[in-house]
Amino acid sequence: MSVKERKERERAERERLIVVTARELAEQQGWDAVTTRRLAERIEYSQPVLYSHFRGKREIIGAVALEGATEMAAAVRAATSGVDGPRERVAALARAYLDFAEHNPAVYDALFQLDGGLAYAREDTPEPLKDAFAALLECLGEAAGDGVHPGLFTEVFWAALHGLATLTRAGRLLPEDAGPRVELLVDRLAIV
Amino acid sequence: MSVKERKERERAERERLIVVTARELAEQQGWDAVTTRRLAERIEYSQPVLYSHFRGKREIIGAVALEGATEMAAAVRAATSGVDGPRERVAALARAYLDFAEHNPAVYDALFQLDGGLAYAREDTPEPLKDAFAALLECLGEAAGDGVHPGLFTEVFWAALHGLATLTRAGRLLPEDAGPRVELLVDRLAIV
DNA sequence: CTCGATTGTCTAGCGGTGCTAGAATCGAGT
DNA sequence: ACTCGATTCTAGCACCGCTAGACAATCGAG
Repeated sequence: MSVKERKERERAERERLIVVTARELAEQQGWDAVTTRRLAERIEYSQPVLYSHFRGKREIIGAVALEGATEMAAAVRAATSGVDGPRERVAALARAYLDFAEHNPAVYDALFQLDGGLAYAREDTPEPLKDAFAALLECLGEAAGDGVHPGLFTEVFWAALHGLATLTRAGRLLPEDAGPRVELLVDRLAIV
Repeated sequence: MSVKERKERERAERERLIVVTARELAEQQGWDAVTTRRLAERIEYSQPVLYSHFRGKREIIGAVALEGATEMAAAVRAATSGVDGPRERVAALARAYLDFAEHNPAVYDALFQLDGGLAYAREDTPEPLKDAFAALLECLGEAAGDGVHPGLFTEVFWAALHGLATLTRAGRLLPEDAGPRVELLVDRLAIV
């Protein structure tokens, strides 16, 4: 049996290698540069090997997205856990979210811009995605204000952060005023 | 001279045809389906003709974006002009913006998601883009509140709308609660 | 009215893409 | 040592954005 186990282990390792390499390449040169040929060359296998792990490029993006969701959830929780006062917690969350988007643009795109073939906002949504939203909800729920559904408030706050993140990165907003924008957003949206 | 003029006119007409056809095709089947071959076939010319009008696909996207910016500015102004009360004006603007994004997804992508080779938020930004932002500013400026720069407020409000529009269309937010989300956003962000 | 130059458009093709059929190779179990 | 199934590769498909060079149509000068 141990032969079979070894093979399975090696196979899992190679799958990790694919995802890690795809992410690396995407962060270095953008998702457009992540072609099946380049990716295959980097992992030192031929193209068809990729298709024995994933249905296609889309699923590879999806795998990077799931990895990113877990990290983002952790980053948000880490940034908010030790902060005193709900207002400052919300501000810390906002900064952590935008930091994540800025420093992991490819992962952020995989999560929220590209089609990774994942189900969102549904019953069968993968656990990491649900948990990422839960991480936002944990902190933002307490700033929703009376009579406002925490989930709804979280969605709106999240959308605002997403808008700031994407418009800034796409050159539609200048990065200079990023700080004041976040302050304004937190001051107005969060009820503390 | 009239021969030359006729030629110039015909050339301009063909350029319009390219832009209109590209937009049509993008709205029908998405930007991925707008290939130079398909576009050329639809306008009943060969591929290279496209390159005598535009440097490449990117510039065609840019042309659609400029057209969209003008329309969006008009839509926003039309939706807000006859509305009484600043709060309701802002709400009308928000609804008009999201309506535009929903009903012209390809144009919206050309404007704010794709690379059309246009300069944003700069001195040499094309006039239609400046004017679209100006249309938002005209209405949102009066809801910025004391001591808050109208431009900054407009950017934040715009980013929030952009987040709602894109996350909804990408399936990350369910469209059911779109109404309450907008209400919440307006109530919290706008000071009236 | 003819003829060279200019302009405009086309055909054909380059190197790239995601993806796959079928050949070739490897290795585990007899 | 050999067989046979699993694994991996080579080679290829149809498509992409884009362009060089051939060809046809038009214009202006003689």
